[in-house]
Amino acid sequence: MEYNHKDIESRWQQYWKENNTYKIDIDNNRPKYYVLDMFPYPSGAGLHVGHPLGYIASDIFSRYKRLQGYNVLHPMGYDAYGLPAEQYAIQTGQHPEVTTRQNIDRYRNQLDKIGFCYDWDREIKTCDPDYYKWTQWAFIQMFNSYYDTIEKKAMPISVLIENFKENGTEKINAACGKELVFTSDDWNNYTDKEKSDVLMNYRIAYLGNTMVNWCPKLGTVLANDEVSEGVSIRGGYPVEQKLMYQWCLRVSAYSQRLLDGLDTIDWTDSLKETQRNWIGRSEGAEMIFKIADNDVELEIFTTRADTVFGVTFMVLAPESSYVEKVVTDGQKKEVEAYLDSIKHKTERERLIDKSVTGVFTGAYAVNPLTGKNIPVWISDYVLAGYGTGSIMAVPAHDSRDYAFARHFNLPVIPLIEGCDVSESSFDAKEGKMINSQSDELNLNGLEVKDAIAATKKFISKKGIGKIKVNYRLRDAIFSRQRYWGEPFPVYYKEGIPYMMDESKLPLLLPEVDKFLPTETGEPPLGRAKNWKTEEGYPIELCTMPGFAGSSAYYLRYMDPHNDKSLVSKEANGYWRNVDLYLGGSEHATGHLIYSRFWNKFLFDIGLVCEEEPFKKLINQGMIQGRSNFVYRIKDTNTFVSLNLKKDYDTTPIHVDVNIVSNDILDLEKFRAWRPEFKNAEFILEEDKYICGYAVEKMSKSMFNVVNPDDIVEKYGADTLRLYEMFLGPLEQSKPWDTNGIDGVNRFLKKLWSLFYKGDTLLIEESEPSRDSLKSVHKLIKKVTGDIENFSYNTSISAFMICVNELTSQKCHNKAILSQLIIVLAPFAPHITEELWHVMGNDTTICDAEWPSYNEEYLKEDNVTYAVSFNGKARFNIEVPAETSREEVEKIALSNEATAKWIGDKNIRKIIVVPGKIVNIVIA
RNA sequence: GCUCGAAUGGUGGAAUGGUAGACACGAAGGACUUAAAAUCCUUUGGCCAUUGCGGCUGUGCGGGUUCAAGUCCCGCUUCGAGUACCA
Repeated sequence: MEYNHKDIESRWQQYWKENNTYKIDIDNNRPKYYVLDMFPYPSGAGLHVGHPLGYIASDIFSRYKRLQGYNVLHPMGYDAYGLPAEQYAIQTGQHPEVTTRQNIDRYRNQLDKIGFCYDWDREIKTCDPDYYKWTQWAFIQMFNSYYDTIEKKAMPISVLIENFKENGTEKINAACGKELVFTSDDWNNYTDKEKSDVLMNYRIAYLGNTMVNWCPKLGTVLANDEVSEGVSIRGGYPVEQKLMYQWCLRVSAYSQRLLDGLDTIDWTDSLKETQRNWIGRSEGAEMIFKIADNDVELEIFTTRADTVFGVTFMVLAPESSYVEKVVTDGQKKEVEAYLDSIKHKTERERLIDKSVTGVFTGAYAVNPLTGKNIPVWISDYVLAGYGTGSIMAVPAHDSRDYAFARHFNLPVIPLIEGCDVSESSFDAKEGKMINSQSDELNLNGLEVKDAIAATKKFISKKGIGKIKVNYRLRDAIFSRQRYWGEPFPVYYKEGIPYMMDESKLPLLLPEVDKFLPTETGEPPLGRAKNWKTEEGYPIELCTMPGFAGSSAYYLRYMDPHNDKSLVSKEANGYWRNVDLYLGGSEHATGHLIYSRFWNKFLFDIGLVCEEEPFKKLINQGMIQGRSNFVYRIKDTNTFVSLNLKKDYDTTPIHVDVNIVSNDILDLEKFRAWRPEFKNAEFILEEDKYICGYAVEKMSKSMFNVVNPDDIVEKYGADTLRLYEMFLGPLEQSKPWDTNGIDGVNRFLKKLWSLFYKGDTLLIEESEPSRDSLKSVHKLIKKVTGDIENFSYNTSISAFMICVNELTSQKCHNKAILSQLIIVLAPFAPHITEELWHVMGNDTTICDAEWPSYNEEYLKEDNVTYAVSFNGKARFNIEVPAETSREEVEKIALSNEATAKWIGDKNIRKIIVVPGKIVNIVIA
């Protein structure tokens, strides 16, 4: 029998399905292992060859762990809510649910062909009411909670309300939007609306007035991680800033815990670093600057408390609430003109235009250390959203302040010995302080680090400031003015939002006639008929963002059919959290932050037993496209081969990679490819047309998309799986080039021919030879180590070497070949399953046991030493394995070649590294 | 600007500080075949020698540590990723 991948693969895929081979359940007798892929958004384009890379890697690991005796949870599902389906619905009128279902079916079809060991009984879709019920449920819990900064955890909002009744805001330690002060009497006299508004300042899910990224083209707000360089990531439309009343999640309350948690998990350093930067902890001081002739106090945040003596002016953000408090009548007109000019600039224009602008308020502040009056300015280089929205400017030691000072001719006072501030500021935090002395504080001569500490101590004692930690991490905006998302379980009574009763969940997404906003500018849900509670109260019109459904999905896989709880105590207690999570690094500051936040919240309310959701995380690299080009001579229909194009004036044109082989163009297929090339003429080199190539993103417009279905059809799923892993290290980005695939396909054919010659089965059961034992144990050792390190590419090399060795040994021994295919099974499940049964086994190969290797078989009789002179190896000597160092040294010196290399020079030293090298150091 | 990562043949890529280029693709030559496909064998970093089995050189650049550096340290160059008026 020849190796027939089509027959083998379809037969075993059918078998696994019919026999529920990969269905798993809680088993307290076996240790658990949870392997998870980031679930895909089912786009209309289907999978290309880059998508399965991570799925294959995790599938290999799952199968390996299963062979080692673990009870492996390895599920798959779909992140089914999202903008593309809705955009498509707006254009075509097709319900997003219909297109989403079609896309999911297509994905499933493509995935099934690759032979994954998913337990499909646990499949989840975020748009499924049985699933989003629990997304809505979690939102209600967040609404009913606040974050206690002493307990450092989420607590019931009722605890806070009790406190307000008794003590007002005294003794309150709660994360909040702004510091409120009121007494218990105040609280008890508040109206319901006022109470609701106050509580919004503390709830973890709250309604707030926030500056949002508004995308007019998409008609919705976007989270910071959905925007890049002033345009939306999906669609690339311009984004502007707008103040809106929106649902938000108080993610910022968890900043420190999100930071601390990073030290407890096994992620790559670069990913942790990205999250640390995103959280952006900075230690500094908050300080008060009084305004002269006015009782306004400006609060500022700085990390450079040491530089107060160099503060020569203050700057307010244009949106700062201080602005109207300090502006003098004389400057009012100018300030208004400036604020107006800023308002007309979009965020994008503000980002691109880095020219220095600003206006003087007319007011002066008093430097608390020098007592001097300094002018207060307004400029858009100060951000309202960070710190207090106002800064003390130290032009000598901050480049932005420096640029501003030079532009408006404000004084610059250097504070560090020997620094030159004539051309630019000196931003480094090093050197000795100068010019920093008052009656009460002297920093002169101190190192910057010590000066910061000394100043902090001084201002705290004097009561003009305090030590403060700031985080860059913002609260997540949770409202989207869109249709295709989870509805909020919220209704409004007299302008006050209320949560629906949990027994009413899920709140189903209603039907609408169109997927566009209403004429009055309401979100699409404004079109839904009877979008009211039974009592007739209106329901929230926004839906939740994409990250809502993906934040806790990994928990649902543990217990996907539970209708009493998101996850049962029992299931969560057994599966706990994800042992290995695989996905792209593009989720570093989105999903992976929100998911950690969401999980910590669920941990706080006692639903889950682990604080971190993903113990180990691997980012698989991107598969890039490898595009091919032809070169058309300008204004002709003649194409010139790559190496001759320098003689002509040519335009490069992308050509479909599927009609190019090893960069040689198939001329007939090219002429048939598109009508305009029907009469194309070619200038060839050596009778061939050589195409140019470039590595680019894999996309339709570059004609470099390779479909996994085509590869499976031609070579089989096992070949595809092996080749994807053979391309290079898992975490590295690399271009897809189908040309190398014959190598791994040949390997499988060679493996097959160890079992079959024609129709004859070659397997025999004699005593295995020493050589074959050595080959296969070497393999087991290598592959076991490689899988643990995700070095799948080198494992596959090891398989090739082993099969070549066994072939030349003419080894058809059953025991040896059994071990070989068990080790290969995670990589190539179909062919190994077939061969496993050919050898007479009744069970499936994934119930076999991962073999251990025996060092005895790996020992060599003889060891080769490289003899080197001053580190440069010259020749080899072979000695019995147990030869002592002294003996090896003696043998090396007595070799006739040694004398030639030493000549008349003296030997200074001889170094013998066991099993490796004899280095003779000569003068 | 800041942070992180990378740089090795024609290509993808191997190398616990110990003979650089494993494995694979491609290419060249050969065997089998009427022929092709498939399969198998040989060669394949560069330069020189190739009637001699050898020599020189070589991991982005410049230094350093070491008996020994692709690997460790210092300083650059280039590319990639992330992030950015974050005070």
